[in-house]
Amino acid sequence: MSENEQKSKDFIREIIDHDLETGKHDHIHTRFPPEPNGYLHIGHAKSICLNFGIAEEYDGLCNLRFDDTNPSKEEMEYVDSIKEDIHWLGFDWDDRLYFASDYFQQMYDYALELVKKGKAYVDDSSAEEISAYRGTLTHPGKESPYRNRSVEENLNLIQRMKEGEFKDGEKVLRAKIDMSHPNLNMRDPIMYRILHASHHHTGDKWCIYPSYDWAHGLEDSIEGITHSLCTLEFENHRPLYDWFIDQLDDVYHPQQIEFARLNLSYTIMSKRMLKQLIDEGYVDGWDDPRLPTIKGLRRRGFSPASIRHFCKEIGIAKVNSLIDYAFLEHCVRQDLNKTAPRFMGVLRPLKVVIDNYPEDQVEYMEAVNNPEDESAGTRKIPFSKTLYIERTDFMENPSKKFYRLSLGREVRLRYGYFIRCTDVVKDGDEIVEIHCTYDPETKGGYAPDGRRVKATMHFVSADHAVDAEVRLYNRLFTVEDPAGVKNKKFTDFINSDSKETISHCKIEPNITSLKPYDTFQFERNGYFVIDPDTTSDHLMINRSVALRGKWKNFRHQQKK
RNA sequence: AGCCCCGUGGUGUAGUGGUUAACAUAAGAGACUCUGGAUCUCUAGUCGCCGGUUCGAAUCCGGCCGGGGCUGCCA
Repeated sequence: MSENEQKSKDFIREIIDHDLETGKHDHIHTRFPPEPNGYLHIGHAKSICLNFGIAEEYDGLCNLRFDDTNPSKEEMEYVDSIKEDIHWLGFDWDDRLYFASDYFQQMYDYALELVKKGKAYVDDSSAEEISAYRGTLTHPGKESPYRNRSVEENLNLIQRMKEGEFKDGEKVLRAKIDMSHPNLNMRDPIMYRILHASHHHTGDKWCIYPSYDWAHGLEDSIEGITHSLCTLEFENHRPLYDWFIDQLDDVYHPQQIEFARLNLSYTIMSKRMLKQLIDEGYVDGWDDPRLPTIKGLRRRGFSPASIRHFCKEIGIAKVNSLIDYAFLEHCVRQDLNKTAPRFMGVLRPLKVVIDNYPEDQVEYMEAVNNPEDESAGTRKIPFSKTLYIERTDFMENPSKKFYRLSLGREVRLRYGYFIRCTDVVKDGDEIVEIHCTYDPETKGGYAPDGRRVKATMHFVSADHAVDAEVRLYNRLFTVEDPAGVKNKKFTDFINSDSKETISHCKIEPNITSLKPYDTFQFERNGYFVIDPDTTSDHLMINRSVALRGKWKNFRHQQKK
């Protein structure tokens, strides 16, 4: 990867530079703190690239910390999946794998400290009562009748909460701050709730669990995080983050900095909506290639390098933005163009008979594997009397801008011969096959007399072709921001053409050397990847992204 | 309505008081080409509005307008 050293820094890196210059810090330590309640998606990738990326750039460290404070939603399965996805993206946390739940005792001790200082109290109010007392955006809240219990009583109660004397929801521990604070988060926020649930990491050791606001700053503090990076919706929580840490004696105070989360056009990022798409059968699972999940992107054939590059290029800011899906595609093409080996694959085969080519002859033509990378070498491609070309490469009545094959016209078969179409065989309106003649002098695709042809087309020898099922994927939604349309459900905008499956595609035999998740280019068609469901007798291929093409754009415009 | 955050080409990002406001992408045109790919060249397009400070404002100040977030015992 060629890094542009001159690239200007985002506001977070500027803060870090400043903190280093002023001596506030002499090292940098970040963290990626996922909650293990779902699969990672490209929005998380942005955060991962930011946190692990900063650690790399500043010669610092980045922890992986599971923020597992809610046993009712979290599972071990997600822990493993998240670790796998981070590794796949190309990042590593070495021995710094942490769980918030490992700090539960320490957090509890800190909570006792607040109770003793009169800064926290046990509230017997119901959830409904607490909500009613909170007030509204414009009106101050009311103090709970339990707010002024003595320190001794609070101490006694919180200990009994911990011992399991009370049922779920019977009591909570609250910070005593200000019920009329204009920031709702400061109106005596809940620190602990009672949850008699088994935790995937701590088992049944605890029946009270800390809330995010109470826990997160302490987690950062305990790990010595210098810069705690999170998304914009936590901005209003920062005063609380700071308040909790400031109440405690001699506790290290990390700095929380918020940035805008990633929004990508024509898709959705919310865990809830992602789950709904799967549960209701709109897609085939968490790794469906149409999904923006890391597992989906991987199965789509998007490389880790291209995703990292994407995350770097979109930048970090505080404005809510919507990134063009086309930009992601650009990043994928840019990487794959340099790295993907080329193959010939005919998606919609049209049979071609070369009338003047010897009946049983087979020639092996040399083809370059990657014109962008000489070290990729060459391979041999069979050429014979009966071939397949792309149906879209032949037009009986060519339009003025179409310069591929038609009756009487000569084109080049890539790495093969020049051929000229002499006849079209039809069954009703359907073209069954076409007949051509070849020029033996043009072997390899070169004309000794220097004559030019307008088009070069891919082909596959019929007898040597491997059959494959190819899935062509398109955007999942028909509108840029499906989740943001008023009075409509996001599912109203599902693109019914998001997946097109084509059977009996004809592929050059060399394709069998590839394994699942290997990416490659079908020349003139796009970038593809071997699907993991491929078996020895059933090759399945997914299209990652089509090649850019003026012809496709032209046709598209004509349709409109 | 209260508090907080944010407004730079279509999209995204830079620009931090001083040339013709930059880069990427998308769009259009052309060159080249054994991928209608890649590469190269060119074109069009931007500082939300109004005032103020200043010799000079995208940048500093005020007001307005617009967008987003916040009323879970979720994170």
